[in-house]
Amino acid sequence: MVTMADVAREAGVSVMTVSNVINDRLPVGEPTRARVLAAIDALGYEVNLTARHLRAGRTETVAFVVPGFHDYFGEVADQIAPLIEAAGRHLVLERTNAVAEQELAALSVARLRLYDGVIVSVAGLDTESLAAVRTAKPIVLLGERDVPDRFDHVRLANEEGARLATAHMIARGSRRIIALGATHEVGRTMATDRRAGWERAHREAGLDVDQRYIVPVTGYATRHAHDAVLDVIASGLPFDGVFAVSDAVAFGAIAALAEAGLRVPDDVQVTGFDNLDLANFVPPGLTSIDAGHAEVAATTVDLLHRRMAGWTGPAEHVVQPVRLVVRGSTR
Amino acid sequence: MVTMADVAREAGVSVMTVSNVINDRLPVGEPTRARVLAAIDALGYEVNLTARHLRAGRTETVAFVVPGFHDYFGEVADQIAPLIEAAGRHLVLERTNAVAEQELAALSVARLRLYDGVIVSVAGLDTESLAAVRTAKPIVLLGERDVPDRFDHVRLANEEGARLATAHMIARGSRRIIALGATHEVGRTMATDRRAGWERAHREAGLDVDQRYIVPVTGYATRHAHDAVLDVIASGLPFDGVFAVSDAVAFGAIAALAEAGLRVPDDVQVTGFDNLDLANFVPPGLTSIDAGHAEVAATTVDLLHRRMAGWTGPAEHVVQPVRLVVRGSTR
DNA sequence: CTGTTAGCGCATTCAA
DNA sequence: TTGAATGCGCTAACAG
Repeated sequence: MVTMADVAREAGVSVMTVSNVINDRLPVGEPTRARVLAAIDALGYEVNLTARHLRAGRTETVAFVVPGFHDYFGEVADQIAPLIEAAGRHLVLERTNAVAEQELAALSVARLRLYDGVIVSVAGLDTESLAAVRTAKPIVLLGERDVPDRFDHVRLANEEGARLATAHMIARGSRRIIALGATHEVGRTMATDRRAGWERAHREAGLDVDQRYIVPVTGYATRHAHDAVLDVIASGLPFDGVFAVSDAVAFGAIAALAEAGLRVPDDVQVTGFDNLDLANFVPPGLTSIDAGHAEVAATTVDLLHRRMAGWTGPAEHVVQPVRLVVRGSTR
Repeated sequence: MVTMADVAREAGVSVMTVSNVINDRLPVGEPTRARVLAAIDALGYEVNLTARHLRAGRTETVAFVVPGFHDYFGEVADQIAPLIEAAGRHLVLERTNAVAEQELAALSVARLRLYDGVIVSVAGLDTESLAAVRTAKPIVLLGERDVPDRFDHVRLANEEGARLATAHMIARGSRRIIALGATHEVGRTMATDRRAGWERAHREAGLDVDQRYIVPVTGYATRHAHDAVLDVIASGLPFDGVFAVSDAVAFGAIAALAEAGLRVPDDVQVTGFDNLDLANFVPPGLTSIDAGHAEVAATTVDLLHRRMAGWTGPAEHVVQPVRLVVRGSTR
């Protein structure tokens, strides 16, 4: 392990001069600089980032803490990465598996200290646990749960999106619309907010809200969505629309409908939420609510950068507007 | 920033005693331990991981360096994460955007030192650049490019997979099969290996290999695959099968075929490669080559763990076997 | 322009 | 069982 001291010895200078050459801090005489660079090259020296971090108190690294690496969060992360890099920092992803303890661990003082800033996509933690997090580290929360006021937070217009999608299917003739992936539970989560929008669309259209049409999906997994729709079909409950709380859930519905011989959108209209890239390509094209990944990423990173720059104003709670993108799965 | 020294002062003991309590290293008397724990609690002390890393020379962290966070790599990462965590370490993801310079930077001595081990999915680096990487850090390469012998490496049976998929479509009656996402280039990459399998299936069936049926796809993106297939249709080149080099590419083909009014599999059979979760759910179900994510992850992590445990034997080059998973997109 | 001193927070080594 | 000294590798502040 070659250190600065080795380089200094090789170049016949002091350690500080090596440091100054590497960091362009204080001016260094040209011949000295050349000797140092030659020594660095000869020894293959590279800085020890851990030591630099300890000394500097900064890591020039931002963490994005996600429930899982794939699907939605992977797409968002790919949007966030270039924005972080544009500011000269690194982005790393950590995974919590949507487990509250792991999310809490990621927000521990110890782990936070490894980063200059953290973006957390909260999936498992409730407001009280979050409120107990004590740190001055710049943090921005991203996600659909309620969070304590003092955190910067970016969420989507969940209820409005669900209302848009559902109203669109009602306008196009659907009358019995399943809320796939929604929940009977109370509280404020992605699933409750989107159920509320589904309900509101019904009320605004003067239609009854039938609780039997709320069909939960374990873990919002495509496979479970698929199975749930087949179960509904088998149960005989009549339906002519599916409002899926996410595109991944919608894909499961589309597959199940195809297997059951039901045509989309002629027999059953389907809408999703997230507007994943694949929504364009899964036949007949998935009508979806566009959450504007790029805008969400930009808003989130802006808030974080502001905090990292020392901004101490009150926390912001941004609700990202959404829009309906109509494709072949609705009429 | 509360440090061990603060805790020591509060508890009226030395810094070393605090360290011993925290790390369970040397035995500490029960009353002393209680005082220390009380002080830790009172002050809200948490260890400074950066300092620990510098002192210990280990970080208990493994990095998985990927071209991008979404799709295939996100799915693989989700498989790798629990295996790393089972060994008591953290996994973090870093992204290179498939750019050679960024991959090289990720393999620099400086960045490597932040981790106890690194898994790299090489996309942009050629063999020579990799050969120049000088480090004793445990590294396992994951991916379809050729790599220098001295690196542990896990790759898929690309040619065999492509041969299986193509031969399957030939056996089911296809005679003009597009190699979508393949390349005319030479060298050894994912695209050339899979093209070779496509060619071999033709030769083994006594069919001509027509170079016009090699259709590259920019960045293996679904959108570009979609556009490329529409271009082929517009060109009038007749075809009755599509061997897509990845599932993402295959999804683009399926969408394009649907738009053009061609039926899958009746008019055109389609196969993919990767067997993504969604291959089950994109109607009519995508026949694909199963790369065994879980097995690939297990193999890769095994190699890495062995290196991290100090194994210094010769590098292993594992070719992960593949199998054909038949679904509705082929007859 | 270059070198010396000091210390970031922790844990290994040795002494008490 | 506990404490003191020491240094991991680097850089801020100051001295020369």
